Amino acid sequence: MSRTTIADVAREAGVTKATVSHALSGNRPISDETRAKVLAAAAKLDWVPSQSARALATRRANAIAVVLARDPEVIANDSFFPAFIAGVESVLAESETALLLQVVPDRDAEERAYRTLSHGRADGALLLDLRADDWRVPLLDELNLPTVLVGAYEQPTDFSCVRTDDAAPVREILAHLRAGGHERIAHVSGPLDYVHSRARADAYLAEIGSDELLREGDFTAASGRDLTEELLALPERPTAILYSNDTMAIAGLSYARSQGLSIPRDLAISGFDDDHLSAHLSPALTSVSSDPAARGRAAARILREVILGAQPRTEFVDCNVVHFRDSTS
Amino acid sequence: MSRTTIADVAREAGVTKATVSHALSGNRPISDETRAKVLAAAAKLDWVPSQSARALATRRANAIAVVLARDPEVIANDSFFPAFIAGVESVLAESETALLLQVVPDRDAEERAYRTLSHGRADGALLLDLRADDWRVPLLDELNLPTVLVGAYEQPTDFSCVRTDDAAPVREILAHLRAGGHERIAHVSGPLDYVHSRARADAYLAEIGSDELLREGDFTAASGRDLTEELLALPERPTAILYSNDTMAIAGLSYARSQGLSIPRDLAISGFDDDHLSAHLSPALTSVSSDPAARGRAAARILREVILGAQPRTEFVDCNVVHFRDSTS
DNA sequence: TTGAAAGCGCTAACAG
DNA sequence: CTGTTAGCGCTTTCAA
Repeated sequence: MSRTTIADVAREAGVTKATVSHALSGNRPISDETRAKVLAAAAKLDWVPSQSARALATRRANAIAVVLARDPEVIANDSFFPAFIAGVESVLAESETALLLQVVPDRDAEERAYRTLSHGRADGALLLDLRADDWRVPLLDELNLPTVLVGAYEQPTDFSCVRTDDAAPVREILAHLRAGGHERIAHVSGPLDYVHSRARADAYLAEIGSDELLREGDFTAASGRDLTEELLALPERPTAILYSNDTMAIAGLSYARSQGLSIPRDLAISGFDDDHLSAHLSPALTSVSSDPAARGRAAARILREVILGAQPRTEFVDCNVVHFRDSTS
Repeated sequence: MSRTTIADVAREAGVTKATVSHALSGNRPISDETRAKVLAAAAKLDWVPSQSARALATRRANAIAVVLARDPEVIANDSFFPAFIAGVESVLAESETALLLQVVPDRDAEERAYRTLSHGRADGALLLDLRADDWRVPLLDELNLPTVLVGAYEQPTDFSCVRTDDAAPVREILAHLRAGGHERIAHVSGPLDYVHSRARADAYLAEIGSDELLREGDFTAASGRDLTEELLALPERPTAILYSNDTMAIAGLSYARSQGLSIPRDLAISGFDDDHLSAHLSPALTSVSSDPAARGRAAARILREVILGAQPRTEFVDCNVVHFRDSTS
């Protein structure tokens, strides 16, 4: 809010605005003496360059955006997001880049958000919660906004991606369960239009060969409970359930127990995402940790490169680790 | 990134830039006919005003900032933050205001962040994780950046606040425990320079009258475990422990159990913040929910008013609700 | 009700 | 190595 501008600093230092600008940016050779004068003047006047003026002149906002079209309740209960953001920030901090966060209620608002964002608010975007044939991909292409897709996006695309392999941990858990003698293994997935839910469900289907025991949930505790109820009511009920996140798994575990089942004796349960509390449940919950911070760092790094003109590239972050705990022992 | 500017729209509509500007802002009377022409031209050219140009001209960034100086691990395990942000966003969305999030590693970086922010990046800030005599308060005052303090800040201040009463739920839990026959009740607090940790600890001290069983933790699972170990090793060990967050409570619960104690028979445990999984533990964890989304909404609303020139004001959000569950039954 | 013109504070050619 | 001069794309007086 202070009214000191680059002109004041220039006057104080006895040089021109251009010199002040370059003394700070290093965009052209400056004598040590002049630079010292400029820095002294800037310090004396407590001057910080105006970001909005700079943004207008350079056509660069020095900010990147994440737009979330999720229900606030889902955001609040999601263990992926905060860690991911923390990872993103750790990279952005190095380059004075800010993170613009926007939570929107519906698709219209989301589209508007991207349009505004691309006009002087942000230099790039990170796309989360990808869906098959995601409509945002062509939109961002049209807007010409550098973008990194985070997730298991499989359509051919010219965008950069940070990919993970969600199928491997599913196979690993299934193998473990089968080795333990389980034959009827169910899967409670997330919404199947999300690519990560889909990848997990597909891995399940490929191994099990039937969708008889597949149920599509929505990552909320309520859906975990309801679908567990449905599965346990089957004439021949499953002896193990693999959930696509920990929230649903824990809701399912609670329900099963309320019906007098013992975990894991009567029902083995595994989650996904490894919420930080899951290891402390009893029985401790088998789950898959995925180092969201590492994915955030990778995404931010790639986006920064692309903004600076690099070619899009895909990075594979193999961070999924299955933690076998008592709930499947 | 599109190169269409207000000049293109003006030309297309056969008017001047000023008219286009006013047709959209409504800042001066415009004939319906002209407005229609302008809107049509804007739609046809797919024009969105440049935020950076607008920010420079109006000296308003249309963004507010939240700066977090927390360890990424703590952010990832915190249930307050995402819900708070969701609440903030629900208010910002109405006014095309963006949220700028910055995670910084240390105090220097934090101070720099606020200085830059106040120069054309943000119109205001929300202050979280307040400490007694918080150094950021005078800084933001000096920077003249509208600010809302979120928490139980008790120093006299001219800033706006969103306050809660953290003492009441502590008293309520202690009363409940005493009614259940507990006489040696311990408290594992958060860092005592945080005002919310302090408020809880003070309420505990006022009720119990001694700090013999008070231990200062840091909200991490590790500190919950270690301090529980310390308390349980006392010659006359406590029969109940009140933790200042759920993460520490659950780590403590795990440890106590590993020592052969039964919860709540041998040791009653209560947490704070009501993580979404806490109700699903067994035993379910007694905790205090505090509706972070409501506090986010209140903070964003007040900040918006103050940015628009309103006088600072303090709002009391009484949202703390104790959920008594099996861990203290 | 509209037009013309002067900035907002910075960067980036272009000269020197 | 440094100064001059135009803008960046908007908003907002001041006139008409």
